[in-house]
Amino acid sequence: MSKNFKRYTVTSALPYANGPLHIGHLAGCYIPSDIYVRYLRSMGRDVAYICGSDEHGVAITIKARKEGVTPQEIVDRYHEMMKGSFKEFGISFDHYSRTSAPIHHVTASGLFRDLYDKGEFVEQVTEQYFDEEAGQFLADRYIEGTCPKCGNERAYGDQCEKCGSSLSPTELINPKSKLSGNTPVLKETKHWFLDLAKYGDFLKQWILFDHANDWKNNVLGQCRSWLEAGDGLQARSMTRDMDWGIKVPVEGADGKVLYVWFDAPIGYISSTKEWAAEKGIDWEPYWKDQETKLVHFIGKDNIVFHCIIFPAILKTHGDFILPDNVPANEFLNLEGDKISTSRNWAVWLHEYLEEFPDKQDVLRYVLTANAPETKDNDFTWKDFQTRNNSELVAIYGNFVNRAVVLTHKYYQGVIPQRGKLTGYDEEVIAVLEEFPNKIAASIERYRFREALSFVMEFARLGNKYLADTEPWKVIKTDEVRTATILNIALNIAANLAIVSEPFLPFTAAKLFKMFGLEKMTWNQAGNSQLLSAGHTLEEMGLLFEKIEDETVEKQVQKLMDTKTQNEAENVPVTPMKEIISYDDFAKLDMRVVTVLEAEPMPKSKKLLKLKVDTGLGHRTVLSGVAEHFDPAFLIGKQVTMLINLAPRKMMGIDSEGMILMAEDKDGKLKLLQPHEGTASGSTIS
RNA sequence: GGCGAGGUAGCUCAGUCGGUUAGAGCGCAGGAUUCAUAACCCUGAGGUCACGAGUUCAACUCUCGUCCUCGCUACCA
Repeated sequence: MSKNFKRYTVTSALPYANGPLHIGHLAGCYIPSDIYVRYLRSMGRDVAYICGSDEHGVAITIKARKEGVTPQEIVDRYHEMMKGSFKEFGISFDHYSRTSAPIHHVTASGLFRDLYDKGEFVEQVTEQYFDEEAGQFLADRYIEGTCPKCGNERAYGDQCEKCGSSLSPTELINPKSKLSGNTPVLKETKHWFLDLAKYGDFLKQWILFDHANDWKNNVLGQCRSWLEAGDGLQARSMTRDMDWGIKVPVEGADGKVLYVWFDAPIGYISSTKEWAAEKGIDWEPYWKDQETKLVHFIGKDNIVFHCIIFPAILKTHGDFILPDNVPANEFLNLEGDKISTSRNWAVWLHEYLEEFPDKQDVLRYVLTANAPETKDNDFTWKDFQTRNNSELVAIYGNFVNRAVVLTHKYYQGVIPQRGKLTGYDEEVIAVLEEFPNKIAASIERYRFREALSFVMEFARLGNKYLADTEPWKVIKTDEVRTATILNIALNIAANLAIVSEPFLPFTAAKLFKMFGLEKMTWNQAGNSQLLSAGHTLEEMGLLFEKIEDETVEKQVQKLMDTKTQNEAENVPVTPMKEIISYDDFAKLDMRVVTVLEAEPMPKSKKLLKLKVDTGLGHRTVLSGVAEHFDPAFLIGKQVTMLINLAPRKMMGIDSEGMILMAEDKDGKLKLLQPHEGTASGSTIS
């Protein structure tokens, strides 16, 4: 079933260049891909491990404006920073490029042009907001206005961050351009859409049928939800009105750039080209030869782009191979909460490197052992400490240390000669010979946490061997036997170095150095006579050291401080709205009303259906408070209501007014009630 | 509500095609040991496999329903 491939192209999602990297990035796709690639290289396979910074898109231009610098300055800053962090953590890309590179612009626009010439795009004219003063169309994020749903005055064109609803710019009340502050006007603009529905049948066959057994469940599930959605795949615009990005290479497309999700995956190809050119080899086999295995490592948020859109583009072009697998991980949480760049809820790689110098392998270990392979997982500092202390230190480090210390004690650090083997030795060696295959099989199936647990099991075997053979006792009576025991123990350690190299490259390098071995390859693993007797072990300190309570408590405290700070900063008491006249105020008819009935709205998570007595009669009001109040609690309560708001239909029912609520900083709603019983219909002024 | 992913030991998680007594690590208890970073090694306790039906000689596994968690999505007048 598993085909023999001539070469491998392995990609990791291009990180977006608008902030530093955190542990979620590493756990999501960089560590898994690095393990996979290091293993392949160790097997002697031909691999191109490709990545780069994703530098286009609106978010970057907004950040640039906020800081008063150019987008290029932003991406330059984070590109260097991310590249540096990857290097320090031993993420061994063959090439790390960036989407602002000229070769990428050429490649991406060439691909667009190719699809254009084939007539794959559907041209469509739509109305979009345009800022006349700035002379440009406004991306959704560049339009601010009042949210039609919650009244928040700072809602964006695509989303209101206050109530979380997703919007389209034309829904905003009183829209303002973020560029000039002016009211934008609607203007027609042309865009090029990729009609994904056209590829539906092919994608279904390829993903849901051909790969039903080798792709991960979570990936297949996501794809299924797109492919089998009731209304099928929707056409997606592959262009945007913006000036930051790759110019649309078509006449009449001035001021338009490629959609960031069109250009980003193509970055893998451009990066490969750049790499091949530097090496003086041909890039094409890595993307066009059927005997190349293409694997995309990503996080679950990227599934649709890598499994649906990008393959559709590649397939249409015709020359390219499609991914053999897209092993997407789920998300990593931090101490129970979602990792968030904007809320500073993260463990930043550049900070970790400073605070835990020379402990890259510890983080690599923890993030692999607890990787979100099948579901979201939680990173906690407590777990970090436990895994370091009772696994890396107590099992792995301790075993190596025992073997080395004994060798120094009895043989002045010289690897002793192996003598006659006992039956037990042979049993242990037989197990040793099995391990590399076991670990390899798990890696090939993208089950890295399982693979890593086999590595630890192997280290345990070493500890058990020493415990069972007791060289510290045997030395008193049988020096030859002791030599054999230590020779085998050291060979176990050398094998351990090989099989742990993909996971713990820094540790493996230290071991190779101690043993005076060139970097060993996977094919040599499973051999119990890797080491030549007579070689003197080089000095090597402890591989891992204990992490004290105090250290992790400090990290937890740091997060707690962030939380407190976030809360303090998030209390931005909503700024005062513009001054209005008494007449404006007098238009509002607010009353005290009594809730007569309350029941949950079927098929809705947030809405309650209320019947209230307004004094002028009974009204039905839908209120978005189902998550805050129990219906029974509301019945009989007197509350405040705006009764002359135009009715609005929601879920098929007219809501005739609006119940007023106070909302505190954590978003909790409170009723506004008269302090004593008041007649229904009493006015408020 | 729709779609997707999950719910297995105190904790973090495996469990492949339905097949004996449901596994691992950590934690806990006991034992053994002193080469080793109070580390290793051995033994043990612990489970209504979320719940309820169904299919089957046989269900953690397949089907249906219910509940809960997470993600995307819709509804806060």
